[in-house]
Amino acid sequence: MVHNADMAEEGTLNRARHIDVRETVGVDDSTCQLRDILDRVGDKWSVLVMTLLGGGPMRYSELQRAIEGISQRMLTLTLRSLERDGLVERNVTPTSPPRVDYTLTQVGQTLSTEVAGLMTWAEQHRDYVAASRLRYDTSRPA
Amino acid sequence: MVHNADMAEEGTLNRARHIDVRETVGVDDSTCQLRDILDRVGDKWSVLVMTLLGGGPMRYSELQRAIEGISQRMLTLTLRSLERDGLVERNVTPTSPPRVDYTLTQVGQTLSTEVAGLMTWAEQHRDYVAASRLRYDTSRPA
DNA sequence: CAGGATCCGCAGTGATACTG
DNA sequence: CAGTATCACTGCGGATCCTG
Repeated sequence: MVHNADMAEEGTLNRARHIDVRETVGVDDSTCQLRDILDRVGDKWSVLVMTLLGGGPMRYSELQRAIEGISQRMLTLTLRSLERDGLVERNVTPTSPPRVDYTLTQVGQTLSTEVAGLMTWAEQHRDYVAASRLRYDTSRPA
Repeated sequence: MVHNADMAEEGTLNRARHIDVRETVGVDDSTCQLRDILDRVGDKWSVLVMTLLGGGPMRYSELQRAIEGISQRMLTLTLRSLERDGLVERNVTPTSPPRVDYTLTQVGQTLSTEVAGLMTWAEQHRDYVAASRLRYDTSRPA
């Protein structure tokens, strides 16, 4: 499997992943689009960033402090990726030192809303899932 | 960082991940539960399996043929993980050779419904996202 | 302040072979 | 048929150092 040999970059976060998407079909074609946004939503920081930006624009350093645990690398990568998808907007105020604000776009807000539904689901079923796991784990040898 | 040294297994798919969840807070506490289900939904096959099972019970081999591209390993791992979370149910008919059917549980169906919302979102905004990416990619050197 | 560049470990995934 | 066991890869994400 070749995996597209001419991509020198690494850690690109959704930029050139799933080149072999056609392999994963087998149900219907809309599955591919789903994968795209599931990857978006499933990565470690995107949802967190979007949720924070839902409360209004924030600066790079504000986000970094607010999240507390994210590396500069991942914050940058996440923001770039979100910007690329048109979910957040990047605004530079060319002062010195420069000031950069990030905002949720309209479309970004709609996705954020959708994710909120998942959050609600998680709250409503957390006990059930926890109980299920406990039962499953305890009823096995090792 | 210790990473819980006493777990010998590998490829456990959500069994012992995120031991250090407390580090990732910084927003609110409900973020952790969200991560849990985002991981569930974000992995490569779970949603696909659940969607298929939404159409009724299926046998192991049926799933394998339907998905076409999944390895036995990942199908088993995915099913086990879903079963552990109480999202699918496993029913064995002890004939010879054995017959195993998988079904979505009630709770599994509710999650499936929730994910369908994301699918709708994806369809509605696929063009927008595609256009955004194109614009972003073409307006950069390399 | 807001990043870019590099190095690297490890989890998630695939391929293959074997079994009750 | 419905898995289990092993081996190998790769790319996400963290840590660290450097810059306009």
